[in-house]
Amino acid sequence: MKYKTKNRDWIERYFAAHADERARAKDIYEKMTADGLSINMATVYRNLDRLEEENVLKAYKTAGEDEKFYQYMRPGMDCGSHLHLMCSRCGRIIHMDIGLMNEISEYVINEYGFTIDCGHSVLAGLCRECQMKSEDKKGKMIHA
Amino acid sequence: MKYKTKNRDWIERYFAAHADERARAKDIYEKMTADGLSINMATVYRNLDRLEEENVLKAYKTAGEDEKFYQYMRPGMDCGSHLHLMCSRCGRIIHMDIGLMNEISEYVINEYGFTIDCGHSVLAGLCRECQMKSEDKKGKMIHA
DNA sequence: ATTACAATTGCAAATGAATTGCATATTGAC
DNA sequence: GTCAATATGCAATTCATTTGCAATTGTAAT
Repeated sequence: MKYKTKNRDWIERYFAAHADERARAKDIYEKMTADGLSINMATVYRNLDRLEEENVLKAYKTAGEDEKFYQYMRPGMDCGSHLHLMCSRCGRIIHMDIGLMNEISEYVINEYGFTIDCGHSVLAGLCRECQMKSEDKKGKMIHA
Repeated sequence: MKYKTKNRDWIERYFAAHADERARAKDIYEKMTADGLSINMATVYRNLDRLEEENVLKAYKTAGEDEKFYQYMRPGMDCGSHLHLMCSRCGRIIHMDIGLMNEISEYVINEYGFTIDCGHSVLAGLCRECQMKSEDKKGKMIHA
């Protein structure tokens, strides 16, 4: 049912080593090629799909961007019980353990009869690093 | 800079009249055609883009679905200060005024240095109606 | 209403991400 | 090694969306 291949292995190791970054099919293709591997886009797509099914990766799309993004899921990580922060600038996803989660869930159920599915819930915004970068820019602009 | 046209007018009125539903370009094309209007997909796309720019509509994409969805934004509605609930089944978006919002924002800033952008933040899950429907199904299955 | 020009539209062609069919190559169990 | 199952490359295809351009329509001034 499941062979171990050089390609899929490389891809999984790549994502594990860059656990807090996201990548597109194209990115993976380029990195593999740059790493001296010969691979085909179709294979990249097939392997990404596969790793997503196996819950090794998480995939998502956003309104502004045309391509699907993938990010590593730590083994055993339970995305069903915490919220996610996604940086609109760099795409990084932070898995947020939050004490408030129960309060939020209850509030939403009581007020709207809505049951939250944490695994697919994302709060968008700016991460610390990207925020600092944009503040740098502002600073420069003032002195320009 | 901005002419009023029958097409864009129809589209805006359609979304306003179905404020709690979402629709794709294809849906709009079909409804307009069914309504006796002759319109071209390119025009539908151009008008949807335009209405999105004007903040009449909000657009989004999700990982599982290939097409962009649009939903009406009530005029003057400030999506920058409340969270959004999106039903994974029917796509409906609920604008949720929540007292907890400040607490959540503060928590996330303090713990992660992350600044939430409410306008693009979506909690996924099941709305009351869709939940009842799936419970119906379960009931039927038990008695089947 | 006629003119004049900018904005809008239709049509067909182009783009670009993702998928698929099929022949060939690779994998792992024996 | 042999063999069946799985994975891959390649080329062709699909499908949503975009674009160039000529024709049409909307608006305001005459």
